[in-house]
Amino acid sequence: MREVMKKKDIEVKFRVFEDRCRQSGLKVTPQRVAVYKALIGTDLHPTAEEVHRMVKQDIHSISLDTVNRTLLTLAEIGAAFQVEGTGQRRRFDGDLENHQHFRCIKCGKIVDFHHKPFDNIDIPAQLHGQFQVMRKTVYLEGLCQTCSAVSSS
Amino acid sequence: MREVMKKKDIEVKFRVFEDRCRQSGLKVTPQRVAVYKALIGTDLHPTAEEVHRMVKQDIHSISLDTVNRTLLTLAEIGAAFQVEGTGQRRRFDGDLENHQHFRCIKCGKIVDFHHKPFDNIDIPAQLHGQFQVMRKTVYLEGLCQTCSAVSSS
DNA sequence: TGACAAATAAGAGCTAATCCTATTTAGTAG
DNA sequence: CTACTAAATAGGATTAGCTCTTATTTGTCA
Repeated sequence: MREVMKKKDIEVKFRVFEDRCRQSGLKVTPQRVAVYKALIGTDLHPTAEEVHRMVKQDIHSISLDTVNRTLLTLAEIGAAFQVEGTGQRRRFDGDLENHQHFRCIKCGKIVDFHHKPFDNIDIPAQLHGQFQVMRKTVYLEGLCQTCSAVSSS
Repeated sequence: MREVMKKKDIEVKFRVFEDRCRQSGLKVTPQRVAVYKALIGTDLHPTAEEVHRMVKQDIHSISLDTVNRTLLTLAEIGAAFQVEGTGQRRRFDGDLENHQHFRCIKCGKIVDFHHKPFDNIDIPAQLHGQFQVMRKTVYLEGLCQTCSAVSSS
């Protein structure tokens, strides 16, 4: 559904990002910018290693540790999200728009899906005092078509 | 809301579990049973290591690997769930009843909450062919009270 | 009761993530 | 433009959670 972002859009988002960094007292380093741009330029829920591979094309010397640290930082300032799921390997998502996830409990695959009614669910009033909610996701688990076929045979 | 399960309830669930194992062609070993009972007897989303510690009281020689393997198996046959979340450490949940999770993006804490309307959300029709949905969770991310206070100071 | 596939224990091995430290750099004030 | 300082980075070492391997044990079913 969502197309991979165009260069121009990335530039626009970048200014917002830059502001957000300075507000949080974070330096706008080339590494940080490169990681951010790489992340919002894909919709594949990349791992740190995958982002590292992408970013290396621009900044040859960037370390995996920096990418990891930066991705966590982005998640902390709300410029990206960790994808909820499996637990083996951390995956990130630069798409801040509403979308939902399905995860297969057998093969671990995570699939995006969109469903308008889910975009507008209301946070229960009881939570208002307790939490500052920045993201709502409907998370479904079960068997994908492939695994479903295998396990019933 | 949910009280930790009483011994009698655990015994009832255990019979269901036993059947489910045999149906899946799995042996009902003491280790498997102990892990299962430990998991449904708590609501703390334990890690494999935590379950291991609990189970060791009954079966002194049980290995961490067995606990890990068993927990994954339980999740595979639908007798338990992996808690969606963080990505560092795998956590499990033996509570198959409807409940939702909030996760703090700063400290990683996962908190259960209950909200009736979320228990009855409908799976979008578009997914019916693609996935066999076994669990629906509304997953909220943001800042908990503690972290919210710290970051605004 | 015997046979066999499945499960287990124990430890080795693997891999993602984190830590450590010397060096570099963005932001800022002069 | 220059100098300063705290923050960020590179690179390698370390850690920790999880998985694999192998020999042994144990449910299950005939």
